[in-house]
Amino acid sequence: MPELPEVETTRRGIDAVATGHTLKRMIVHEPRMRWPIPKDLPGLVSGHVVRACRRRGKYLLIEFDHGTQLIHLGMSGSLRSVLHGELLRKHDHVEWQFEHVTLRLHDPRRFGSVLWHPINAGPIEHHPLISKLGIEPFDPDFDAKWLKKGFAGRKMSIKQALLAGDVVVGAGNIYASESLFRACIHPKTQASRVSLARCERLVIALQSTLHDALQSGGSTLRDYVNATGEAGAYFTLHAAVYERDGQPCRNCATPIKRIVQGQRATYFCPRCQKV
DNA sequence: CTTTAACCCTGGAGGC
DNA sequence: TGCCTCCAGGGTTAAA
Repeated sequence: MPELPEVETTRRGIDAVATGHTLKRMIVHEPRMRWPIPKDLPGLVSGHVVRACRRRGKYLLIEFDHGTQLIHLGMSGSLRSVLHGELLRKHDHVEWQFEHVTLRLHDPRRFGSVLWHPINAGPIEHHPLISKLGIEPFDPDFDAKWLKKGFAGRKMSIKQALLAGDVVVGAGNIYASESLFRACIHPKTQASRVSLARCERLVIALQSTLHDALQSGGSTLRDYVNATGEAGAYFTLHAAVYERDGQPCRNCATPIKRIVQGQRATYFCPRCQKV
């Protein structure tokens, strides 16, 4: 599942090959994604120069002079660059052909999306899918006070609040569990009851978890492939708790527990992590 | 306002 | 070997 490190790794990959280059042709093989890919999108962007490849949360933002393409990888999506003429694989739904290289969006589950936001519709920050996103975890303004304020009045668990992404983005299901373990916070703790000191620990934990994942190539998913087409080194994050239920905690040897919160699996150490 | 559950989809795993 | 069922998950949306 592409989380922030995977998306950032992808962004760097496509930035290197696309920015400053003319998109010769965009081809949609399968428009049925999370939302239908607009029929007129290929005609709108083909022949235009890519000005920048940015990221906001898990959204990739491909900027042109006349608008921005929003790409989300969902949970099974990947973007890779291929040489011209390489056979189309099953689930290769969209391709962007540049002069020397082609980018292909591969997404078996089709939870991903490709959308268009014209420049005359206002700044991309106002797009309904972007405007409600929380702060970037590496934004200088992101600190314990920000978390405390964001979690105020929230009766849901800290795990679910973290996952919601409207306070801070970047923690998907894997890194939410991992970050809470690093911060020694029990996932069931009510969000509003997390103290400032523990928020401070969580800030550090989240940043270090994401940083470590990014360093290892942003690879947490079995079939994750980065934007240059190299297979990522799988599970290099060396998960402390994720999918380790029943196995000994790396810190205290207590068996890791698996619970379900909001229909999602959560993993934690019942001894190291306190409410 | 906050919170919860359903939904989109396919591949993989396990049962028989 | 094959068929069936169940499950995973990001994130939006409708409903409570």
